[in-house]
Formats: sequence, C-alpha cells, structure tokens
Amino acid sequence: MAGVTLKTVAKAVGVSPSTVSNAYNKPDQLSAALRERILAAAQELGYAGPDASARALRSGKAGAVGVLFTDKLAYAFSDPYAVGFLAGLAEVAEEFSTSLLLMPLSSTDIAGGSNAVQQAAIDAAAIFCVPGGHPALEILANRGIPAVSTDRGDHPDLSWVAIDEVEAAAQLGEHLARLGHRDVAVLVDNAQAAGGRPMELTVDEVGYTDCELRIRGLQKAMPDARLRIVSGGHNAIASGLRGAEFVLDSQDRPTAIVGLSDVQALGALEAMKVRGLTPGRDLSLAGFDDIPAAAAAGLTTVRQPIKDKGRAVGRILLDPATTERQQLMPTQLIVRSSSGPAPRR
Amino acid sequence: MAGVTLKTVAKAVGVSPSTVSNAYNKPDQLSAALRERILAAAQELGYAGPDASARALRSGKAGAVGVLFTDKLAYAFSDPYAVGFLAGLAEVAEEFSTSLLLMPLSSTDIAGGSNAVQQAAIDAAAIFCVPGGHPALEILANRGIPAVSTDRGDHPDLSWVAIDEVEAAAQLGEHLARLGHRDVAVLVDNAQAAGGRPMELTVDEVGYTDCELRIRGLQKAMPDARLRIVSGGHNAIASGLRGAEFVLDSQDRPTAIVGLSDVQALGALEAMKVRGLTPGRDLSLAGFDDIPAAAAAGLTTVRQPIKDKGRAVGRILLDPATTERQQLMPTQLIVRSSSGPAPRR
DNA sequence: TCGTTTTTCTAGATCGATTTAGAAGAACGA
DNA sequence: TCGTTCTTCTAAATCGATCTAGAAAAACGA
Repeated sequence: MAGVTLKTVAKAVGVSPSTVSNAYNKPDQLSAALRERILAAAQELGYAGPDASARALRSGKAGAVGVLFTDKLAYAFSDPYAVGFLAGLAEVAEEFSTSLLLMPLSSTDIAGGSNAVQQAAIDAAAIFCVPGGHPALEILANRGIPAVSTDRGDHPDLSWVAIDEVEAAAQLGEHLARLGHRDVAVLVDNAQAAGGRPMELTVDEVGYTDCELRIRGLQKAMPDARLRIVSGGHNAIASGLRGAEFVLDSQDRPTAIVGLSDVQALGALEAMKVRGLTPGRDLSLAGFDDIPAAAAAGLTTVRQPIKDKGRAVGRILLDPATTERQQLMPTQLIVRSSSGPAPRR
Repeated sequence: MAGVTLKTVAKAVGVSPSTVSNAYNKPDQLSAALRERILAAAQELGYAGPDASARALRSGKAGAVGVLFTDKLAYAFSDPYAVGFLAGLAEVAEEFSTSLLLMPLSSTDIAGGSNAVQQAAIDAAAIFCVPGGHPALEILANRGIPAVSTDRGDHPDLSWVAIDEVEAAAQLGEHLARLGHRDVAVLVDNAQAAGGRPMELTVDEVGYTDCELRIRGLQKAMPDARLRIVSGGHNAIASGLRGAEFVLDSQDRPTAIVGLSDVQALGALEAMKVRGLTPGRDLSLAGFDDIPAAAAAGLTTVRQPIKDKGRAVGRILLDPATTERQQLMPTQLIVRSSSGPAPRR
C-alpha cells in the first residue's frame, strides 16, 4: 500500500515517469486513452497523486499563503475583527484555490530554526497585527518571501493595506475633546500585562505599531488632555475588563475610556455595568473597529472595513493583476450612545 | 542573493552539507565553534535556513495540520461556533509548534488533482462539518493522511470528537414537546438553497451528517409533531433570516422554529422582530451550539463545548500520548426566554 | 602505551516529483 | 516522394535537503 510513487505507476503502465506526471498536470500533453490508462492504474495501485512536498520542492510553488496572525494564535480568534480579516483573506484564497497557513509565532528557538515561520512551506505571507520588530518578520524577510502587512511600514517597497491610524484615532479624539473630556484612559493590548496584573504604560512601551499610532492620534487631537495608557493583557474582553477595573478603581477616575479595539471596550463596558456606571452619562466609552457586537452595545467606535482589508491583502498576494501594492482604506467615526459630555467636576 | 543552498554554505565554510544540516537540526552533533562558524557564514551569504519543501520531502514531515473547514471557507468564519473550534485547535497546534493549513474545498478538478486537498503538504487533518461523502474526504483517505472528524463515522477505526447529536437534539425536542409544540420548522444549512431562494427539504436531502442526526433526534422526541425542514442557504445569519421569513409568511405558521445552529436561529430572531413577534410568547425559537450571542439574545439552545472539541481534535492529531481516538463530548440544554408554551389555536 | 570509547565530521544514497531538450512516429502539404 | 510540422512520449538532470553508515580524530581508562 505504502511506497507507491510516480515511478511505480509508470512501471506498471509501461511508460516513463514524466508521462505519468503529465497525466496529472498537463492532460493535453498525452493522448486521452493513455491518460485514462494511467489514471486507472494509479487507482488500482492505490496511488493518491503526486506527493505534495516533492511537487513543492521541484516546482517551487507551495500553493499556500502564510498568515502571521497576532502574537497568540488562539487569541486571534477571540476578536471578531481579526476573524473578519481572515474571512476576507480566505475568500480570495479560495478563489485562487490557495490554502491558508496559520502559523504560530511563539518565538522559541528562533536561531535554531525549529520555528514554524522558518519551516513553513509558503509562497507569500499576510502579516496581521504583528508587533514591529518581531523576529518572525525578519525570518520572513530573510527567506525572501513576499509579504503584505496590515501596518504601514517605513520601507517604500513594502506592501501594505492599512488605515490612517493617526487620522482615525484623531477623529475619535476630536469627538471626545468636543464633549469636554480632558482625562482619558486608553486600553491597549500588551504582552507584558498578560500575567493578569493590569499596568500603566508609556507610549514607547506599547509594542504594536497600530496601537502606538492610534495613541499618537489621540494625543494630537486632544493635546491638553491627560492620557493614561493602561493594559490588562492580551486583546480580549477579559483584558479590557481588567484594564478598566484598574482605572475605575483608581483614585482619580478618567471621564472617558478608549479601548484601542472594540473587544477591549466591551470588556470595559462590563466593568462599568458592575459598578453601576452608565456609558455616555457617568463616563464615556469608545472603541475601535466596529465589530458587530459594538452596534448591539451602543458603542461609539471607529469603523474600518476589515473584510475588505483581508480581501485586498489577498489580492496583492495572489492576483497578478493587482498593481497597487500599498492601499489606504477609509475609516469612519461611528457615534453611538456610549459617548457623551464629560460630567462636571 | 538567490540560489543560496546548504551546499553553498558548506562550500564556503569548507565542510560537508551534512554538517551544515546538522548545525541547524542537531546542534549536539558538532562542536559549538564550528556551528557558530557555519551560522555566521550562512548569515553572511544570506542563507535563510533549510528550505521548507526540501526538508518536508526528505523528512516526511510537513509540520502542518490540514483543516477541512466547512464547504465554504469564507462562510466558516461567520459562525462563532466554527471559530471557537478553530481557536481550540489552534491552541494545541501552537503548543506543538505546528501550523494550521486551512484548505478551500471547492471541488473543481478533483480528478485532475489541481485541488488544494490533493496538493496540500500536511501530516494530518481535522475535518470540521464537512458533508459526508464529500470528495475531499476520499482524497484524504487515499492519501493515507490520518484524520479526525467532528462527526461520528461508521468505520470503527475512524477517529472523531463529537457529541451525541441525536440525544442532544432529542433533549431539545422533549423540551418543546412538553411546551405543547406540535408544528415545528427546522432551519438547516444547505448548499442547494444558497441561490437565495428558501426551500423545503426532506431529511434525505440534508447534506450534513450532524444536521441529519439532529433532525432524527427531534423526530424521535416529538414523534407526532409535524417537522418542516427549511433552508435559506449556507450557515449564516442571513440564511436563517430568509428561511424564517419563508416559514413565517407561509399559510400555516409553525408554533416553534429550531435553528440547527445558533447563527441560523439569530437570523430567525430578526425575522420575528420585524414581524412584531415576541420569541417565547408568540412563537418559540431555539438554536444549537450556545455561541456567546445566544446568551445575549435570550436564546434557548443546546450547548456544546466547542473549544474543547477543537482542543481534543488537536490532541488526537498531535499528541502521541492521547490514546482515546473517539471522544464523545457532553451537551446541555440551555433554556432561556425564547422558548415558551405553544399558543392555543 | 595501547586498545576502547566517544566525539566530530563526511560520502553517497535517497526522498518523489518536474523540467528541459529532444527522439520517434504520424500527419500534412506540395 | 520528400521535407516539414505536429503530436506523443522519454532520458536525464535537477529541486534542496536529510539519513545511514562509517571514517578520522580525540579522549579515556588501565
């Protein structure tokens, strides 16, 4: 049963291996009758078609696109925003019958090379929300694998599909400033705080490029506001909850909380509920992304077209007809009931 | 820059290719000094480490697990239930630093072999909600790739992690029967109805194994009820909406609607809202899965431990210590406000 | 000091296909 | 009938590593 290769089939039929290969890959290179005969013999022998790895090696095409998907792969799926990106990407991948390879980014043994990013057989890669300077990015670059990022890089020849993070956050900041907010807590994703102990950070300690830019956008729009950057851990509802608790139970409570993702903001919403605080009245709350649950929760947020982002990344990676390798997607401030005028002191 | 291989590095350092290979894979097989020298030379030459495809070919390990993920890959991400499964699987994959290969199942050119399932370099596969008899399953079997399914198969040597679909559905059926329901519409995922035109089906026309079993469970629990099987298309909110519309606007409205997934049920909920129908009073509604949104919507449903399912599948595929290759997971009927007594005629 | 073990490294076969260049034969046009 | 083109098929090189068995050198024990 095992050990049946192209050669076995070729011998059985009495043709050359090349011909068997052609039977599978280039049907017009041999007579229909012979092809039938070969396929039948293959069936008989239990040959399941050309070996994937061998083909990949010889032809130089893996038939798969790698997805570098946030630090913790398992966390990625807890954010509908990330999932939306993946859905868009999958749509295009499906169209080009290409597989999607989700790679864990655990940075163990980077040098030794026993790393998924190092080992993965991929033709190209999509980089979603990976903190700048992550070793995996370097590995990818070293391997010479074309990549598209969801963050604008500084290299002019880097491909990306992104939003104007600074501008988008600035819009939100202006909205809050107009409402009179001068004391704002910002909830960010942070690996350091993942232990469970919420902590306050400086801008430079924020690892993720997009988060950093959003904070700068807020700062720009509300230059004389006090911005506290707080993290309760990875990007998840529980982290938002913890981060918000930390802030709400502190001596001087801010008048507004901004989650740099809706997921974080929804966590903060829970913390507010527990404390009997009404969003938009007692304290303003805003998020980022506009995931479906944000609408249901009445959350003010910044909408970005996430599925389109995924699709665009897919097109750049797979569709040769795509020439624009740097695409800026539109964003929109969505004002809902969770934001309101800052209460008087 | 390009064309740098093991050999190049070996020649540059003045050692054999085997030694360079060992420098990457078996550090204890050579002196630390030489290893340093080799790694340095590799760096210098721009060698990015052993080629993934070549390694996969020679060593027979691809370092990836395939995921056959529902018919339409893009649809899979619209159901939090499916995403939960993936999250659990990803967790285990990450632990074993194995990648996850999401394969599109579009069945084009199955015979020719230009198919993702045929071409994928994978060591094992997880089969999630793929209709029985799908050609991809046969391809997988032919290739001799070990697989774990989320449906119980009939072969005794097949691995699976599943729930007792019949029993789970029967519990829900009993609940509805006790409430006096005798006329129930069942919303199912169906590819035929994907065109946009909702349609009524027979049990045998339902493609998915799990759906079929759940219907049988309902039938078993409510033998003298009328069960109408209806589909509005693929598994998505919009399909549930369309299917429910079809049923609600028909001559004889049922007294209860069961979505065979929460996503479908949530779609039905929207259709009811539009028509001013209060779930649990005017008409009962139930789902399946217990996704987070179900709780928020007050949806009666059958809970299944989806993340654990994903984890269990991952363990069977990757952890040699796992011996139980067929695991039945528990389910639980969650009664919420969306189900109530059948109104008198 | 000599045999033995251990460490360090290498030669050559091999994994399973695809590709390139070209041979053999059939069909064709004049 | 002869040269040309087209179809159908093949031989041999190649993709880039890993593996097995074993050689050479170093370390060790008595």
